[in-house]
Amino acid sequence: MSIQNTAIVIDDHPLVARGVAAFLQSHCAFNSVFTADNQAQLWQLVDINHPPMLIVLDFWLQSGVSLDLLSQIKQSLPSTIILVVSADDDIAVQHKVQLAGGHGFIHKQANTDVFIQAVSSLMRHQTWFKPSSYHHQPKELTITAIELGLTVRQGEVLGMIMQGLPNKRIANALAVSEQTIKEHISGILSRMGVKNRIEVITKLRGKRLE
Amino acid sequence: MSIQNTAIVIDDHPLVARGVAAFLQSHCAFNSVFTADNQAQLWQLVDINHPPMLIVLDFWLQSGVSLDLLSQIKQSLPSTIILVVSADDDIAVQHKVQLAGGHGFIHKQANTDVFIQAVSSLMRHQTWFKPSSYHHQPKELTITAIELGLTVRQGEVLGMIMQGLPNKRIANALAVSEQTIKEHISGILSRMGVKNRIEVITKLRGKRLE
DNA sequence: AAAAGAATCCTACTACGGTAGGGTATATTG
DNA sequence: CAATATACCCTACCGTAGTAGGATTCTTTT
Repeated sequence: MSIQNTAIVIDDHPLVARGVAAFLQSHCAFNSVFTADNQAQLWQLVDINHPPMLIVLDFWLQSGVSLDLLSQIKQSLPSTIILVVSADDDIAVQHKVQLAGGHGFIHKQANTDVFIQAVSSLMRHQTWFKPSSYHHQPKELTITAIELGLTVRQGEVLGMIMQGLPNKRIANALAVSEQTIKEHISGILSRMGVKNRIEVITKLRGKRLE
Repeated sequence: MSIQNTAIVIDDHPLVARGVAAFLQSHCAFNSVFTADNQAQLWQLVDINHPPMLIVLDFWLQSGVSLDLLSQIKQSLPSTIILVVSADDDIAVQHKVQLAGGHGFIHKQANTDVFIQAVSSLMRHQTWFKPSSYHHQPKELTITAIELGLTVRQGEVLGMIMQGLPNKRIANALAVSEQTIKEHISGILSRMGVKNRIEVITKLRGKRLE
């Protein structure tokens, strides 16, 4: 028994939460929208008010807690619609959300009108899982060469670049000429939109390949 | 000649930008707040409207573009107040912002009332730089230039190397000749026992410099 | 069968990174 | 005072990285 036109936004960035809440009220015809920074606040809100129609859940990866929370919400508030918002636009994340029982998934990079569309779809009890319509700049900890639009060979070379190996050693390891490596690298650079291997390394800092 | 009560929010997440904008209007007494996803949109806005009273700038690190943009804004719109918002709670970032001429710095994790305080301080032409009141986990993943046996200047250069900047830009940023940078780098390399900057970057992978 | 893509090779060229070997100025320290 | 360290400047040199414009083979797609 959820109350129409009530929503809760949960995000560990209070400012963002408040912002999204304001947006929901002004553009998506929600009467009352509450915000929560963490799980405790969420359950508190649910206790004192009634179960909301919609929960907008920020998928924050660092603790990996989001999927657990999602399951808990599914169990405690079976009639509440759950929209997951993520800064990561990895398809894998979206898939996990879908498996865990989320009703919709949207990127933070998405346009506001996409957001409005998603919410209105959800309100009609439809789901919202789009195949990553936005510029594909995956930010998860692991990344595959294919996701970057690279060939298999380029992927191998990229791995060695990220290990800091110079062309000569890469060529040696793959038993081809140094020039061939250079050409693979040229392909990688133009595909990734950078100028040199150093930009590749810094761009992929903190990520692991394949 | 900035117009009172006008602000621009620039953030590469449109939803967040709109959210913050809505928040500024409802809680900080701004009449009109515009949003921009990128630099081009910002300059476009500035062209067709008048210079804003306040710019809220998201500090997105990946391209290291923010500090450049900050400088450009300082130059083009000297009377506009600049508040930088960052997801990183690194003191070094805050310091850089201060050096680059920002008027205030605040974490995305900060509470909304802190945000309101910051904005109202800035509107009174005071600055807002707090010593990271938030959970400051001093990781062992951070490393200082002194620990590496480097001089202060070498430390600065190392920081820029780790950001992936080429010598020319480092020289420009520090206002010295490119050759001087090369010599600092030679010092860094021999001290760290590596052959080139790429080995430096991969050797310090996962660590952060202070 | 023809076209397209991927991997391999080549030469030649440019630009950047780094070393070597000079020099000057300043501040700190023995 | 002399010595040391740091930061800054210069020219010259060399090696690596990356681009450009060729070419060959093989596989996959049309």
